[in-house]
Amino acid sequence: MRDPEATLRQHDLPVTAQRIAVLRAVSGHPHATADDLAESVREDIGTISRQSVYNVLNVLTDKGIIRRIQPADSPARYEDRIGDNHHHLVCRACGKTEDVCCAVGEAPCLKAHSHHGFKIDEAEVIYWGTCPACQKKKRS
Amino acid sequence: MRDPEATLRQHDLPVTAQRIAVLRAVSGHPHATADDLAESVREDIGTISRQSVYNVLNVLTDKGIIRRIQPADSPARYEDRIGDNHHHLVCRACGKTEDVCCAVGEAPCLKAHSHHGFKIDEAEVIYWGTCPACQKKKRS
DNA sequence: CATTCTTTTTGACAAAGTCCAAAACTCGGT
DNA sequence: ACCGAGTTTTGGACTTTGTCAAAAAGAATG
Repeated sequence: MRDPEATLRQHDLPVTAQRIAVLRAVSGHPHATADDLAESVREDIGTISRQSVYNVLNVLTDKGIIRRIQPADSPARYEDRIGDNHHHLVCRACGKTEDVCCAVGEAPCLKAHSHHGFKIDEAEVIYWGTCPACQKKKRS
Repeated sequence: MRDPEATLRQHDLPVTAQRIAVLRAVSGHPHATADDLAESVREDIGTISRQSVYNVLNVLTDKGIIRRIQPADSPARYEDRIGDNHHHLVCRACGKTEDVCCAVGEAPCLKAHSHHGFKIDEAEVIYWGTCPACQKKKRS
């Protein structure tokens, strides 16, 4: 995120210290949970309420400024990288999340299944596995 | 599910009325939530505790007899159909879930991304959209 | 049938998030 | 620079989904 303040103004959002700090936190800690982000923000500007973190994250998500990902058995995580159609690789053991470029180009299967009458707007892919650290732990 | 009782025995699970009823409920109500299933089971055998529903669902999931799917913003849902590599189509508005055959054959991208050092064991795909009923509701 | 081991039940608890009303702040006009 | 209107932020209570633990009840083996 180049300039959090400018980003907020571009979207007609009042600029507050909390919003700037949350944006910076999301930018600096990809795939962090709301709690992690609250912690970062507190280190940054001293204090913020839990509710405000949720408010800000919800507004930013609604406006499409950040993306929320919600793997099973994990609290929601947030990221900065949007619009590049990448997917995620999640460790079953520790929740570590990594980005994976979409190998197949632009949202491959979006149109293939337009039966059922659903209007599909996103194809979400999550690769489940075990991260290197947890593989090591399990062996020992 | 042909014969719930036989299925339980095959997996060395003691046969109880609750387990049989939960299996039947999952079979008869694909993509139902734990609460929905508890309700079905109660209509079937009269009464069951909330905890037992969770116990049974967890055991059955661990044994691979049923599958748990956990879309964002929705409680876990359970289904009977396993081992045929199908994916899901979820309505953002009402949570309605449908099966979608995997168009691309056997777990297409599983090997493509074996970098990162992760040991990947599953590629989960969820198509997000709006079901016909909710499209109609939104328009009116 | 009786014993043993597993399940079921009951009730408390935990995590993640939302709802609500009051206080504080931002923005735009003057 | 200030004021007023409308948003945000805060703090606290609450909801939902699910788990933990101990006691009571049930299934399976000999």
